Amino acid sequence: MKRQKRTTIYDIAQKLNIAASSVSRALSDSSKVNAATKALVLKTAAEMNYQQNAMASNLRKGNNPTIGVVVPRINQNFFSNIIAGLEEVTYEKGYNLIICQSNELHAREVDCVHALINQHVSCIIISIAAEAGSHQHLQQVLDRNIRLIQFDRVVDELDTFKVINDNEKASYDAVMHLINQGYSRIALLEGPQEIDIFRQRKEGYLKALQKSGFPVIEELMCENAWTKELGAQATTQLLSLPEPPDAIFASTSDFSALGVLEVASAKGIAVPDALGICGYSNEPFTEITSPSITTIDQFSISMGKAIADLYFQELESSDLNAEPRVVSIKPELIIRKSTTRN
Amino acid sequence: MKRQKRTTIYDIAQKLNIAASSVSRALSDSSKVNAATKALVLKTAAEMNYQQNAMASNLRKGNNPTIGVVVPRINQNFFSNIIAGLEEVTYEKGYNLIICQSNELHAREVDCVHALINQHVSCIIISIAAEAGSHQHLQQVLDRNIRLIQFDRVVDELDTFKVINDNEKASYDAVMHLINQGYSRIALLEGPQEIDIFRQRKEGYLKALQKSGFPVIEELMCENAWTKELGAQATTQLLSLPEPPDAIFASTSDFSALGVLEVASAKGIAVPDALGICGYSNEPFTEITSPSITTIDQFSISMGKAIADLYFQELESSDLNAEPRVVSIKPELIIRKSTTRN
DNA sequence: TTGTATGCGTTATCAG
DNA sequence: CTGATAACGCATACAA
Repeated sequence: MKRQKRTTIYDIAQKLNIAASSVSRALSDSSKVNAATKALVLKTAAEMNYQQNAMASNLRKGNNPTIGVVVPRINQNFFSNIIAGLEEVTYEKGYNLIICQSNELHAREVDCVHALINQHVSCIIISIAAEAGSHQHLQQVLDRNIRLIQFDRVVDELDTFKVINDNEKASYDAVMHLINQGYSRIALLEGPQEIDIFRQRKEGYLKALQKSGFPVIEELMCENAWTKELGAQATTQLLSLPEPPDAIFASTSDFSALGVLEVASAKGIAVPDALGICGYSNEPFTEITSPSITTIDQFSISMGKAIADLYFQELESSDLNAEPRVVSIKPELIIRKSTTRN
Repeated sequence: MKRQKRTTIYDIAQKLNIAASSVSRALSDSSKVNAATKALVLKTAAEMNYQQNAMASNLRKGNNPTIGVVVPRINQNFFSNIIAGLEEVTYEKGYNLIICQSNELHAREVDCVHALINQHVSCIIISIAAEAGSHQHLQQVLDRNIRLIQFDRVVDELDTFKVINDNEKASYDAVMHLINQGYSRIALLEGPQEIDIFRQRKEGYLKALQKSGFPVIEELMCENAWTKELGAQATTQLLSLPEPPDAIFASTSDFSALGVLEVASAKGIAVPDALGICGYSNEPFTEITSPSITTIDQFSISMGKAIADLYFQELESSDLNAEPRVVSIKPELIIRKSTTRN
């Protein structure tokens, strides 16, 4: 298998007996090039199967139209939708997308960020790992004048663009809805409070209770009920209380809510009449459980697009004084049968 | 906002009053470099916050440790799992992953492939778009000596590495299972027959019928029942036949199977007693419908890993005479309630 | 409009 | 072991 050298602009310059720079100009559609020679170059380039070497071009131009993305897990509905949304707009702009996953590990996140810095990407888009750690690596990104956009799980202190959901509002809306449906002992399944989004969701829950004059009951708030299993476990505990809740808001995820539903079904507890259930994320399956699960849609695909738009807008405005902006996307409560009493 | 020049090996060479080439050697951990100077270089490099410019390095070395991936849709369980699996092993090897989605469009797929060729990636991993078209772009990849690995939906004629599921076997197993459960009029929801995987699944269906001495009934085979909606539509038709089927194998996807289930439920048809249902892909939701849906697991994450392994194995063996290999992964039938009569 | 020369940041080759 | 120099492929400032 012979390693066949790829044709360069020199090859085609030689063949045409013109200078390489002319070929370069013709290829880049420069205005200062004869239409005839341009056509000729384009034609022979096609014949010779020429494909530009992006590494050389980008090196020379000193910029790389590539965006690096770091997410905790690629194969999670929310994140894969974000990536799909990003790709949608970066494709239009002719940008490439380099994807890394941190697997929720800090050390790995740092690695990924360094790799992206090496690649001289124009922008890094990141949702930080659950595992805590320093933010040096992110500061390094900023120090090198690489755009940094945080989304969903963000480090507040860092002065960067941020695209987030209004978790507090969404959470507030969900609990108010439960209250309006006549539920009065509403339990909360919370996520790790080191992560801002989970703190915000709890805040929304507390505010809704307060607003409605309901007491905050410690024993109705369960920490770290993140997964389906943990959700189920927490539910078992909650339902065995002397005064069990009549609704459970699984603020962590729909998977957690699913755990709730399964335990309730197993115990023969009627949902939504005896127990209301609300999840978070609008995973596809929430629509098809029985009963279907009320949840919160985060518009993940649009969010991905919004993130990319933010980058390109700022790039094109070239307003160097632009303040780092925070875009808040309002999630929407999707009311389904698991909370609809009639 | 001042554009702060990034430190290069020259900067650190100057500071240390040594040659840039020595810095390069020290950084790349070359054997022919004094331990003392190496340590010194490493130290100052860290101090000066040096990060290598991968574009320059790769250009010079003439290779780019990056793998390009083209999938129809990033945010589809199967594909995002594949990508996660790929990332798992490419990360270990220090490779980057550039992701593109064709959106099932041929023209866009061609675009993506060209972009990847420009990037001088070492390998392109692709699952082709549903929309038919020429395979010139793939041939171009091969012409440039870039490794090409096809997976799942592959172009048979092209002499490349392939990682596929044994769709025929899986399909055969599923139908045999239905027959063993006592179903005797088994309908098939098929996908576009231009795509090999759907042809193979149909083949498995036909073989199972033949093997068991059942007749092939044309009116029980529905074309293009790909989505949930189309699956539902096909089911409505099937169930209104004079002699309706007593089982439906949605070979296209679990979404299609879900459509079947919804129609059956709406019509009050008992699943699995009056109607057996089997899907394809083992989407997460199949576990939680009622009844849960029998389906086929494709081990997508392991498949992603297998694909990457294939590349690196071939790379490391550097056996230039290696025949393009085909790796077939055996999917597994997951038997659930929708086909379990007792 | 076209050609010449130079540099982007590295690494590899050659002397020393 | 180290330093000077060329080259990777392209784009641009400048000269013609």
